[in-house]
Amino acid sequence: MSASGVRARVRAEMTEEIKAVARRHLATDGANLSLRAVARDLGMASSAVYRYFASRDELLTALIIDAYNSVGETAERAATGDSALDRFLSLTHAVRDWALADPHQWALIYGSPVPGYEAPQDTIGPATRVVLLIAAVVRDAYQNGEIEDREPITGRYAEELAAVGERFTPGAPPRLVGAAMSAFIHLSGAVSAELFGQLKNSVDEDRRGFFEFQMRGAAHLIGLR
Amino acid sequence: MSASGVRARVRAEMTEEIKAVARRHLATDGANLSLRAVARDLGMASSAVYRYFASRDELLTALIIDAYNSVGETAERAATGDSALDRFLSLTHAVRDWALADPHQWALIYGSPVPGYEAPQDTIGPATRVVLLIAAVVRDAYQNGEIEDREPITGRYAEELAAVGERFTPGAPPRLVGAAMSAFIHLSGAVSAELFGQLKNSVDEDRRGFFEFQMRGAAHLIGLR
DNA sequence: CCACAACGAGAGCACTGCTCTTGCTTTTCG
DNA sequence: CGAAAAGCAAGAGCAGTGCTCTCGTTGTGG
Repeated sequence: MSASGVRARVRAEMTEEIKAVARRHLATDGANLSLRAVARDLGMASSAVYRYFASRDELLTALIIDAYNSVGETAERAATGDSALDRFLSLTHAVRDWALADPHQWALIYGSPVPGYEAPQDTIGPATRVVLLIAAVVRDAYQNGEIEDREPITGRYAEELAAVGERFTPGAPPRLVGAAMSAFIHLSGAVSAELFGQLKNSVDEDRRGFFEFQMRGAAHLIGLR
Repeated sequence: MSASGVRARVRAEMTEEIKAVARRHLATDGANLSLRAVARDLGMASSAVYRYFASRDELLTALIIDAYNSVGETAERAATGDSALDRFLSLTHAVRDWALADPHQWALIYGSPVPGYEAPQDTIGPATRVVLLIAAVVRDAYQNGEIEDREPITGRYAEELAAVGERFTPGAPPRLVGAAMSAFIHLSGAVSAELFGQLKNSVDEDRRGFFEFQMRGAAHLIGLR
């Protein structure tokens, strides 16, 4: 009957419920969560789950997309402050806090890919939200004269960065696009290093301070002041 | 009979053989390699493998230690050059090349930890080889006057870094210890980003050039010139 | 030489992802 | 309105997994 469709709505709710339970399992079991266990938690047969997700990988893909969007929105909400530097630091701290609150979700999106899993096209859009946000902050700062002059970059990758900048952040010179990407990479590297235990026995007390030290370094490379 | 022990030698050989086959499986299946499949490849019952490794995790741990040592030795061999900057760039490129040659091995040590797997103590030593190498390069450069003066860092993490430096790289000020760690984190982040697909559709042609751009930035933050 | 420890193989348990078949319910359409 | 079609849940089943236990065999140190 209705254009919306009762069944369609029930299906959407069920899909969300499965994802919610799966996310709960993710927090304890990591990426090797069991589809059967999720089904058990929902009181349904494991085969029934396959009506909603064609495979375990597809379920993971859905969780990945949600996680990308979640961290992206968190970062966007946090990107406030008087200066571009403040906005940059604030958003990077928000990303770190998000990751600390749910390490497995971070590992799912920025950790090693699940073996035999190839990220489908649906994920690349949400995956770029954080880096695009950084690029936007940098471009705005550039247009407001908040960025120090530097000598432009050269090389083939400079052309690639110019093309990328043209597409996603028009108005920013290639050096800034590169610096923004580099800052994002440093950000993800810093969070991963902390979460995956690389800092153990080195920085155990003031990890937040050390993280900020690194992000200030990244900001300095961009030329933010 | 012999003090060395025939059986002990055979056991050591068998252990190496299992690791070799497991490494081969790692290259195709990633971290979820099957112990049974490894046993099949060796023509032995899966239960027999348990005479050599108490669990799959223990096998993975052995592979992890070997991988850490492998990338560490590769970096050490490559840390040559007239200037400290050359040595730094050379060793970071060596790490990247090592990772590109065997992405799964990189993922095993620097990717998300295998769920439910806690890194045993045996791994922390080998795990620090690369960062210690960077720290050594930086300290030598410092003592040779190859590093620009900067204002020292402050905060609680500065004390932690001072303690770490005292233990592992005596003679280097905390700021340099922090910068070295930061550079290592940027290094691992850059390699992971490239390997885990974060650069897709952005930098596809000259990834080596982009990597070097980033490492030059990291070197700049250290103060290398 | 012989008791003992190390070893390999096989069966078995509980679990996994996934498929297929069997019924039931809801929707759709002639 | 009623029949055909489509969506759905459940169960059995397959091939695979990590791991344990038992049972012969074989090499080794006292």
